Amino acid sequence: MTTSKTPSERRTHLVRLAGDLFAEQGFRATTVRQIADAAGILSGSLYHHFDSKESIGDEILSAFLEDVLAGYRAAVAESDDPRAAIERIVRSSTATLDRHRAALTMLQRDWNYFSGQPRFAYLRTAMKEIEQTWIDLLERGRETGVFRADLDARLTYRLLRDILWLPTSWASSKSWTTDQIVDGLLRLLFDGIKSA
Amino acid sequence: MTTSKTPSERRTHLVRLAGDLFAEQGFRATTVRQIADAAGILSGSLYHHFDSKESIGDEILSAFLEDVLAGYRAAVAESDDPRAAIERIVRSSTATLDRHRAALTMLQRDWNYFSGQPRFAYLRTAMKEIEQTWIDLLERGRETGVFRADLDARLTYRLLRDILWLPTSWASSKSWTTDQIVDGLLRLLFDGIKSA
Amino acid sequence: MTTSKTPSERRTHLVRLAGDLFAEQGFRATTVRQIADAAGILSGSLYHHFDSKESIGDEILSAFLEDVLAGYRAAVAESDDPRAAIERIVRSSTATLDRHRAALTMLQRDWNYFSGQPRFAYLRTAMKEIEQTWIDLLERGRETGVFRADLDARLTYRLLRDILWLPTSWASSKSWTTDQIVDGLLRLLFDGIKSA
Amino acid sequence: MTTSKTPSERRTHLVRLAGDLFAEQGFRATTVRQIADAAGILSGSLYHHFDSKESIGDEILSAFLEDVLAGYRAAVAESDDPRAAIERIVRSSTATLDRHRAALTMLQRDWNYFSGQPRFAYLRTAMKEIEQTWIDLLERGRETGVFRADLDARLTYRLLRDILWLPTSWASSKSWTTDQIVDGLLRLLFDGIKSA
DNA sequence: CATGAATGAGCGTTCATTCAT
DNA sequence: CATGAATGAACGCTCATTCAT
Repeated sequence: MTTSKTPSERRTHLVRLAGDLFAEQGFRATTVRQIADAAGILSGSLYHHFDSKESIGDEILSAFLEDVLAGYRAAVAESDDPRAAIERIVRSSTATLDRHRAALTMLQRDWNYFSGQPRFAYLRTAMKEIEQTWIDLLERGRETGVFRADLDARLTYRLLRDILWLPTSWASSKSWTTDQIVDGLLRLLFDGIKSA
Repeated sequence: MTTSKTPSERRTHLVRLAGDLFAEQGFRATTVRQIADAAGILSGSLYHHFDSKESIGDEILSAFLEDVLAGYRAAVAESDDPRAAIERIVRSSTATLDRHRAALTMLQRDWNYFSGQPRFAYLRTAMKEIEQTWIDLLERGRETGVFRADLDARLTYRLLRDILWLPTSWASSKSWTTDQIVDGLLRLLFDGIKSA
Repeated sequence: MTTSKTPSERRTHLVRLAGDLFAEQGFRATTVRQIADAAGILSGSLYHHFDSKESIGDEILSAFLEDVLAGYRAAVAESDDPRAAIERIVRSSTATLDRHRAALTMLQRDWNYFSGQPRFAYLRTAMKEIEQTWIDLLERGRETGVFRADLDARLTYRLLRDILWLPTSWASSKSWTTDQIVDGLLRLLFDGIKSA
Repeated sequence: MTTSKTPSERRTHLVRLAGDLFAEQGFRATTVRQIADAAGILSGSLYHHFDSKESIGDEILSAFLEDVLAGYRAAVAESDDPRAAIERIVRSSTATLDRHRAALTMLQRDWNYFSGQPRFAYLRTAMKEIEQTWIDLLERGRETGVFRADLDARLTYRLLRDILWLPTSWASSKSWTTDQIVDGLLRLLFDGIKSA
C-alpha cells in the first residue's frame, strides 16, 4: 500500500500536463519550460521521459487520431443508414472532444507545423480517411434521398468537420455542457435554425 | 514628379505583405525577417515604418474590425427582419473574408496572445458588440416565430460566428468560390442538410 | 580614410578568431560562446554573419582543401619526377600548415563528426584525390627505381600524409621554424636516421 | 558457487567497453550514456563502479603509461646499443598499440582536456620520461656515429613519438597487420624511401 | 530610408552527476 | 547493484528590437 505511481503513470501525468498547456496555448506557443514548471521539475528533466517536445505532441496526436478513427469506423459499421452514422459520429466526436482538447487545438493552431514533418505523415493519412468517410456518407445520403439533392458533399464535409471541432477552443468556460453543444450542433446540422 | 510611391503607399504595401504571411502562418509563427524578406529589405529596416511587429498586427486587426462592425451595423439598420439581417451579415462577412484573411487567421490562431494585451483591448470590445448583435437578432427571430422556439441564442451565436470565419483557413485551395461557400453556409444554416 | 573594415573583413576576422580556437581546442570542443567572447560580442550575434557553427567550420575546411589540392596538382604538373613532386608536396604542405592550423586540427580531432555529414561530403572526395596522388607518385617512383622495390605504396601514403600533418598540433611552441621541421621531415623521409 | 563474475571482473569489463568507445570517438565525444548502453545498464548505474567519467579515463590512461614506461625501461636496460633499443621500443610500442587503442586516441584527441587537470599530472611526468629516453638514445646514437651527425634529437623525437602512435587512429580497417605496419615504420625510419 | 552590426532574452536540447527506492 | 527520477549548467540557435552610419 504505497502512494507511489507506477513508472508509466509518471509519464502519462506529464503528457496530461503538457496537453493542458497545448490545449490552452497551442503546441508551438508552449515552451518545454512551461511544461516542466507545471510538473515542478527542470526543463532538462523532461528529457528523461521524452526524447523531444515533438514526441509529446506525437503521443497526444496519435492517441487522438486512433480514437477518432475507431469512432468513425464503428459508426459506419454499426449504423443502418447515413443519417444514423452521421449522428453517431457527431455524438462520439463530442465525447472525444473533452479527452482530446489538446490534440484538437494542435490540429487547429499548429497544423502547418506538424503537417510539414515526415514524422507526422500519419496526420495526413488519418485526415484523408476522415474526409473519405464523410464524403461517402453524405453522397450515399444524397443518393438515397435522405439529404438534399444539391448538397456539395466535399464542401459540406469541410464545414462539418471543422464545425464539429470548433467548440474545443471555447476554453473551459463551462457555459454549456457537451450534451448541450452536441444537441445544438445536431439541430443546426439537420434542421437549420428556421422554425419548422 | 517621380514614379516612387508616396510614403503611405509603401507602408500599406508592407502591411499587405505582412498580412499575407500572417494569413498563411498566423501572427506569432511569422517572423519579422520573413516580412522583410518578402519586401526585399532587411528586418531592421521595417522599424522605420512600424515601431513593432505588434503595430502591424494592430493595423490589420483594427481595420478588419471596423469593417466588420460597419457591416453588422448596416445590416441591422437596413434590414426589415432578423432573418434578412442575418442573411445580410453572412453575405457581407464572406465579402470581408477575402480582404481580411490575415485578421481572421490571427483571431483564430493568436487570440490568446492578443487578447491578453491592453493594447488590443478593443478586440474584446468589438467582439462583445458582434456577440450582442447576433444574440439580439436570434432572440428577436425566435420571439417573432421566424426561428425555432428552442433555439439557444448564445450557443447558436458562438457556433455561427466561428463557422462564418472558418473558411478563411482553408488556404487558397480555390476549390470553391466564396459565393459557393456562402451559399453552402446559408443552406446549412437555414435548412440543415435534410431533404425537404 | 576611415578605420572601419569593409563588410567582408568583419566576417573574415570572425572566421580567423574561430579558427584560432578550433586550432587549439578542436571544433566540437569550441563553443560558439567562446568564439563570440573572443570577438567581444554575444553568441547570438554570430548568427548575423553565419547561419551555423558548422558553416564556419565549412568555410575553414573548404578553404584549406582547395589550397592543398591546388598545391598537389601544381606539384604533380610541374615536377619532372616523383621524387621532385613529393619534395614539392612536402615543402608546400608545410607552408600551408601555418595558414591552416585550424583545418588540420579539425581534420585530426573531429573527422568522425564531419565525415558523417552530407554537407561535408567534399572532405571524403578531397581525401580520395590526395590519396590517389600519393599512391601514383610512390608507385611511379618505385617502378622507375627511385624508391625501394618493396615499398608498400598505400601504407607509406598513410604514414606520410599523417606525418606531414602532425606538426600542426605541436602548439605554437615555436621550438622549431617550419623550415627546420620540413627539413627534418625530408631527411627522415628520404634518408632515415641512419648515418650514411 | 555461482557463475556471476567477481566485482573486479565486472569493473574491468566496463572499462573495456568504455575504452572501445573512447578509441573510436575520443573521450569527450563519448557520453556516459553510450558506455552504459554498451553495458546494458542505465547511465546512473555506472556510478556504482566509478565515481566519475574521468576516473574511467584515469584507469585507462595510467594502465597504458605504466605499460609503455615499463617497455621503454626494459628496452633501454636490455639493449646493447641505441639502434637496438630504438628498434625494440618501436616493436614493443606496436604491441601495446592494440591493447591500448583507447589511451592513444585519448592522448591524441583529448590531450588538452586531460593535461590541464591536476588529477592527470602524471601524464606530463610520464611524457617527460618518454621524451628523455628518446633524446638520450638519439644523442648517444649520434655520438657513437650510428645516426646522422646533423640529427636534431628533440625534433626527431617529436616526429617519431607521434608517428609511432599514428596508426592507432586508422580504425580497425584491417588493411594491414600490426607487423606490416611496424616493418613499414622501421624501414621508413632507418632507411627512408629511397632505393639503396 | 536602408544597412549592417549588435543586443538580450529565451528556446529546445544534452550531459555528467546524484540519490531515494 | 541497479533503477528511475531528477539536477544544473551549458549548448547551438532564434528572434524582436535598437542604432550608428
